[in-house]
Amino acid sequence: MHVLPRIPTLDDVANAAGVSTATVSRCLNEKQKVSPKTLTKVMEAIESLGYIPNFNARAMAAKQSHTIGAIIPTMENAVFARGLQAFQETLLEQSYNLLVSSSAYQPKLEAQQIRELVARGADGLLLIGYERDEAVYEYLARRGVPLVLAWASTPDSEHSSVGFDNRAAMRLLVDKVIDMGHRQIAVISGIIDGNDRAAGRLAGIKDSWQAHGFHLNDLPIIQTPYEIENGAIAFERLVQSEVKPTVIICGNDVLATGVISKARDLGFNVPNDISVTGFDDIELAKHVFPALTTVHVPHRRMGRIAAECLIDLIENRVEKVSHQLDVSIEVRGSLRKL
Amino acid sequence: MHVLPRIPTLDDVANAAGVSTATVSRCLNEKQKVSPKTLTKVMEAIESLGYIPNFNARAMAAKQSHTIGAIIPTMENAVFARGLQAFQETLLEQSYNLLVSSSAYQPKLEAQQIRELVARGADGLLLIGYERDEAVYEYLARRGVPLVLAWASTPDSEHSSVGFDNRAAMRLLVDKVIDMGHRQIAVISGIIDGNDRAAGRLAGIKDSWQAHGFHLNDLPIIQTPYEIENGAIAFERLVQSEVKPTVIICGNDVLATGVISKARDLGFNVPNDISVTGFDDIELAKHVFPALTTVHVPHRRMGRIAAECLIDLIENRVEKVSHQLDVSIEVRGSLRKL
DNA sequence: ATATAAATTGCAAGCGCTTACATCTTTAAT
DNA sequence: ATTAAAGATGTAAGCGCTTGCAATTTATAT
Repeated sequence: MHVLPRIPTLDDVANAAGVSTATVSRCLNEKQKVSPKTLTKVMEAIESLGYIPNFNARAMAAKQSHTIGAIIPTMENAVFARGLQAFQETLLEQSYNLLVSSSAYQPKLEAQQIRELVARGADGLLLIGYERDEAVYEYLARRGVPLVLAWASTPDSEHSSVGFDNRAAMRLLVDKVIDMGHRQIAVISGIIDGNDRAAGRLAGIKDSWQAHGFHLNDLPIIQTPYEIENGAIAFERLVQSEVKPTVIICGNDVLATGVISKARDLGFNVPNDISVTGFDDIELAKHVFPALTTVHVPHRRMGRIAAECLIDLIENRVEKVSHQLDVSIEVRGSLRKL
Repeated sequence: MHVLPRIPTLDDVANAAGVSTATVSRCLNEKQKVSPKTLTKVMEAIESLGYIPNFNARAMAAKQSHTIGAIIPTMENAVFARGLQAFQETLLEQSYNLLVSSSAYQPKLEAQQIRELVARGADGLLLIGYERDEAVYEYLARRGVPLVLAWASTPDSEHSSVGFDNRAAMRLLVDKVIDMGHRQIAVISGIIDGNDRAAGRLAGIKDSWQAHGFHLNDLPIIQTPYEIENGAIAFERLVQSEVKPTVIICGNDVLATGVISKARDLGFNVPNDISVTGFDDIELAKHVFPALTTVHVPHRRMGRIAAECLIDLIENRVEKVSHQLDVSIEVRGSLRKL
C-alpha cells in the first residue's frame, strides 16, 4: 500500500535556498542569468532535498517538452533498432528526449499513437515511410508539429525526409542477380498494403525484371508479414510450383533467414541449388549460413541525420529537409553465379 | 517555420457546448456522472473542435498519469521484445500507457532513466532484474512508485517480481548436457557485473559442474557483452586452448548464434565436432542451423503477468506479488550425445 | 402540493513550473 | 562623485486540466 509522500517542489527548493522560485527555475534552465553564489546555494538545496523537476509542470509552463516522439512499425526485429539507437544518441547530445511507440504495422494504431504523442507535448515526430492518411498530415500541420519521415525517401514530397530509395536500391540488387545469370526469380515480399517501403522494394524488383525484357506473369510473388517463420512458409510454397526458381528475392533479411532455414530443412543447398537475397543488412545477415547477399542500409547514419534534421526543424533553423542516403549491395555467399 | 496555432482546450469545448469546464472534464473521465443529453452535446463539441486533452495538464491536475514506465537493458536483440509486447498489450486493455527506455546495460543510465520516468509521472515501473543500487530502491519507495522486477525472480526479495530462476534453469540445462556425456565444457557468459540474470546463469552452470564432481579450474569461462559478433570472437579464443571443449554453453541465444556461425567458418561441424547451447529461446533459435538447444522462457506470459501485477499494485489491490514461472529445456540439433 | 433525497452542474482553488516585467544591485563610464 | 547601463532577483500571471464543495435542478415519497 503506497501512500502519497511529500515530494519536494520548486517552492521547497526556493524556501530552502532563500530565493524566489523564479531564481531556482533560472538555475535549472539558464544558469548564465544567475550569479555564481546563488547558483551554488540553490544547487545545494536541490541536492539536499533530492529535488527533481516535475516534467509535466515544466512542459505545461514552457509549452515545449524537449521531447521527440518516434513511431516505428515494430520493435520485434532489428531493422529499426540500430537506426533508432543512433537517433536517440544524437537527440541526447542536444538534450532532447525520445519517446518510442510501435504501431505493429497498423495505420490506425499509428494514427492513435501520433495523437498520443502530440497530446504528451512532443516537440517533433519521427515517422517511418510516407504513406499515410492525409488527415494525419493535416492534423500535424494544424498543431504545428514538425516531422521527419525516415527509412524512405520522397524527394518530391511536401514533407521532410531522411532515407533512401527502396525501389532503386532493390532494382540495383535484382539487376545484379540477373547479371549473374538468374532467369527464374521468385519473390517473397512484405505486405505492401500500407507499407511504402515494402511496396517500393517490390516495385524495384519488377522494374529490373521488366527492364531485362521479362514478363511479370513469370515472376511468382508471395506477400507475407516480416517474420522468420513466414519466410520459411513462403519458401515451401514457392518450391512446389512447377517452374523452379533459381533465386529467391526477399523483401528483407528476416524473411530471407526463414528461407535459408527452411531450404536446408528441405534438403536444398544454398546457394548451389538455390540462391537467396535479403534487404537491410541487419547484424544477423553476416552470421547466417551462407551469409546473406543483401542491400546494406546505413542505419546509424540515417538515425543520426534524422535527429539532426528534426532538431533543426524544431528550432526553426530550416523549413524543410530532404536527405537521400546511398545504399550498397553486399554480395555474400547466399547468391551464386549461374 | 512552424507557427503556434491555436489549439482547442477544455475551455473552448466548454464554451462551445455551453457548459462548465468541470462538466466537460466529467464527460471525459466519469461519464456516468453526467446526464445523457449533456454528454451528447459535449461530445459533439469535442468532435467538431477536434479537441484532444493535454496530457501534461491532465497528469498534473489529477496527480496520476495512467502511464507505466519500463526500462529494459537493450532493444537491440529480441530477448525483451516479445515480453514487452505482451506487457504493453495487457496495459492497453486496462487503458494504461507504456513508456519504454533502454539502459544499454548501464546501471547509471538506468538510474537516470528511472528518475526521468518518475519525473514524467509514471504511476509504476517495470524493471529488469533485481540487482541495483539500494539508493534507487529507496528513492522509488520515497516517491511511492510501485514497481515490479521481471526476467528474474527473487522469492526472498522485498520487491515484487515476476520471473523465473535463471540459476536453477541453467543448472537444469547443464545437468542435461553432462548427462549426455559431455565432460569438457566451456562457457561464454554475458557480462555478470551489474547483471543478475547473467550472474545467475553462470552460477547455475557452476552449480551443476561442481555437483557432478568437477573442479571449477577445469571450466573455461569467457565473459562478453551479448552480441552475435562477441559470441564468434569468444569461440575463436576458446578453441585455441589446449583442452578442446566438447560443448559451449552460452549465456544466451545471441551469443550461441555467433558461436555457431564462427564454428562453421572455422570448419567445425556442429554438433558432431562440438555442441552449443543457448538461453531464452528467441525466435531465431529454431532457425539457425543446427537449431539451438536452449532454455525456453515464457516471455509473453511473463509480460502479461507483470502488467497485471503492476496494475494491481498501482490500484492498491495488493501490496506485493511474487510470481515464479516455469521454464523448460528445449533440446534441438545443436547438442549431441557423446 | 410539499418536503427530502438524489442527480446534475458550476465555482474556484490548485497541480508545479516558466517567464514577462518590475525592482533592486552592481559595475562601468564620465 | 554622479549617472547610465548591465546584471541579478523577485512578483505574479498563467499553462490546461481535475475535483471538493456549494448551488441548482430533478426525481421520489409523503
